[in-house]
Amino acid sequence: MKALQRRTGIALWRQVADEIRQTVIPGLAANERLPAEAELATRFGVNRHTVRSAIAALEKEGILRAEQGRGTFLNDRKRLRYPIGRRTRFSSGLEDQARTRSGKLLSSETMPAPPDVATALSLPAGAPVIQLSTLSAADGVPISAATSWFDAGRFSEIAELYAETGSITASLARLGVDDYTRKTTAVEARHASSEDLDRLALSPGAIVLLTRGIDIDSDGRPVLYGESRFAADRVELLIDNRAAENPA
Amino acid sequence: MKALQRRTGIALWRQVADEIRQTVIPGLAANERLPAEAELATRFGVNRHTVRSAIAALEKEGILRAEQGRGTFLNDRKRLRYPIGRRTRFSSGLEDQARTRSGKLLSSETMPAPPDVATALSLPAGAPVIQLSTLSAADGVPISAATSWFDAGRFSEIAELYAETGSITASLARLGVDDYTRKTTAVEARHASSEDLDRLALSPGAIVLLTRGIDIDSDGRPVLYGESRFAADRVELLIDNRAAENPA
DNA sequence: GAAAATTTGTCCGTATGTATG
DNA sequence: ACATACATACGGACAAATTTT
Repeated sequence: MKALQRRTGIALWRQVADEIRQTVIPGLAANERLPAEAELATRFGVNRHTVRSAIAALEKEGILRAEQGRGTFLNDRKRLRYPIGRRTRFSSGLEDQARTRSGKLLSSETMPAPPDVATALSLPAGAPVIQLSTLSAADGVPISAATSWFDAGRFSEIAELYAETGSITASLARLGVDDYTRKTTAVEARHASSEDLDRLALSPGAIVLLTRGIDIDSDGRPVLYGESRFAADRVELLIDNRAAENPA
Repeated sequence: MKALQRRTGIALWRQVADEIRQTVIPGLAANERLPAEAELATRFGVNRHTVRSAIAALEKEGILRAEQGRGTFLNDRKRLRYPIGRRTRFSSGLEDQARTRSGKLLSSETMPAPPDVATALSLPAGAPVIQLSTLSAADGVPISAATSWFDAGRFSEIAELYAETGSITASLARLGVDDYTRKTTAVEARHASSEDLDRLALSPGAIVLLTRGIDIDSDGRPVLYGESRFAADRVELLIDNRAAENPA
């Protein structure tokens, strides 16, 4: 165990909280007791007060629960498994993991396509595209904030349809796209921006998984280019490679 | 723009640094000048000294460079694109992005299989497995720290072979596995543990992309189960879904 | 070339947050 | 709850280097 570091802009109590999340909790069953504060303090080489701050933070996040005289216990919560494959859709794939799923339209805008969007959608640079900002939630908990771009010529009514249905799949179906599949997906991880903190109800320092992908219709024409930002502590991305080949 | 938050255990200067990384830098070309410190301070609603701390940190990471009287400039660096597909291997897929790739054996150990490893490898619980801890680097920069498990009965010499070749693919080839493919990959993102900080030479608060995957041979038998931890600021994972289907 | 404006670098002091015992 | 030390954040003033007028 390497010593925790000081003067890094991350308070020690927060580093301890992250360490508890990653090295203590994985070894515990739900509702099992954590080692005593004093023991954790020794293990991490910090003062007991610092461990208490860390536990208080994890309690506020709903991960732990401290009971006077008894100890601190692990609450039962698990990450959503979000499948990424050819048929990546928010609505399906989570049915068995959450009672309710919702999609909310935050904003929409028609604009000239930025270079990367134009490339992804095979449109000439500056062609009009519709940008949709959406927020997806499962059981009322925000899961991902997405920005999607569509060819404005082909899908002019997409914003109204999404606002009505809360589903990309349903909106596209009404516009004559009965099926679409994912071509490629790129995954990155970064610290949440202040906008992420706001939309996904995260606390500073939180992590977002950022995916960028292109969906194509059955003719191979690009339908949408999208970037999604997932709350990393609420999901894992499950990638099925059973029949995928690497690009050359 | 939401206001940055205080008393969260994440120093303001660090939040500003993350905000610069995500909202200022993406709009800049290489070697382009950033807005002046005073302007950034106004934009983020903090003191100029706080912006200076943030810039100092990004400078130490090699991302920015400040010049007295002239301004602060963006250095030219980009993320490695790491392909994940059926033929996921460290050695190939990065040839055109890094001059040298290396794999180092950190430790190896024979142990009874933990439950999840036994399941992944289709072995009875507690069957002997070999655990390999390895570190992969590109151009001398650590990229990922991996832990892999192998059936000890079938691959007893894997540790010695890896130490010699620095490559899983090469080691397996010598043990009669001429080809293997990735079955599934799960991706998560978390804060770097103190072990990650040490192995990947990261600073606290850094992010790791964690992938867990199973590789199978041409007969469909599991060959290895592995967990890799990537330095998130050095790579993006590129997933090809061209022929993948989602699990039911 | 000289003066003004701009931008980063350094120093002072003070208040609050973090970490220890 | 108390006391102590260090890190963080703010505000202001001025110096040093560079570009613009």
